[in-house]
Amino acid sequence: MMKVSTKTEYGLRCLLLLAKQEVGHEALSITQIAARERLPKQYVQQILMRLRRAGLVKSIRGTQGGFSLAKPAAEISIGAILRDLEGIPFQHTCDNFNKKNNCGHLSDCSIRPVWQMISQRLWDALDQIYLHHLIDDEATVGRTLAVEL
Amino acid sequence: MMKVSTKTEYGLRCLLLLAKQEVGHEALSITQIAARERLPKQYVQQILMRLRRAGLVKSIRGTQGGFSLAKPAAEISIGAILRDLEGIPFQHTCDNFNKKNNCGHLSDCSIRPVWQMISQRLWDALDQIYLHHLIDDEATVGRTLAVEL
DNA sequence: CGTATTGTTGACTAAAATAGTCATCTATGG
DNA sequence: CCATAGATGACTATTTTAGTCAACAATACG
Repeated sequence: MMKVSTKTEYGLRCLLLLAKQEVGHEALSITQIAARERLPKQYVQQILMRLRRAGLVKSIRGTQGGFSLAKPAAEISIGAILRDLEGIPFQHTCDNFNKKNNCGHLSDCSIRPVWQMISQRLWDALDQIYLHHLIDDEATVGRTLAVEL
Repeated sequence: MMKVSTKTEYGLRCLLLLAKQEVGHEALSITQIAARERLPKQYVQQILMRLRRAGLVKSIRGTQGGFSLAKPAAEISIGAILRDLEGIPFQHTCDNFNKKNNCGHLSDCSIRPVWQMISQRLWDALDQIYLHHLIDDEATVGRTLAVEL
């Protein structure tokens, strides 16, 4: 449970790299991004495609093409990124068990509120952190998040 | 990410069943527990063994044997249960990437505080919910958790 | 024009984690 | 002593994750 996949970790790192690019700078190519973050190029490609469909990055084709953020870093929340790359957690727990017909607590399950509660708390927090909060050194970001939330 | 495994879901349900047993009642056998919760018997066994080693339930062997809570339901936190059945989330994210040597942000990673923050929030919440909070109908438990946290 | 460069698509494979089973053993009450 | 129930460890099947491959499409530049 609650293990972050490489897809999310890599995706977040790529987005952060793009966020650190100066405004007006050319887009970064997949090759550049993968090299700078030391990640498998084709996997990065897959992830960026996904982020593009989610409207988080935009791309330009052809020579001199590449990727850049679709919106200012101050408008891209970590919650939005995680919702795209990880999907919604806890949400499906009861549904899955229902489908398999192996839950005897369909109508009244006192465990369900636990998942709902922690899910809500988690997203409340993640939706308040934006990419631009992370454009700083680790210690500073740590302090920012502690204050922010 | 953050998908609850059947191990956790089942384990929690078994514990809740045991918590609902009247004090002084005999222990419930694996067969009884599995039947009541409509779960695979041998899987339930595996889970209960794990919970026993973690000191959350105790067992009696032989005829008339079975399982019961090792402590009062008011002293068993959901956090403790999840730590046993799911392990600690987020914790290993960076470690894993370090081992594979594919993270270029070992010494200074501004993403790390995000995982640390949500991990802490999650456990803070889970450690405040106890098994006895869940011995009620869904609506009531929902209200209890909203007040409690 | 045409070709090198870069993104786009969808299917594919390998490895790891999850979900669950099996066989064999030990203890206890009747 | 035997039926009942827990104890142990290895095993298998399924699903998810992680990552690759091949063929295509657009664009800049000479």
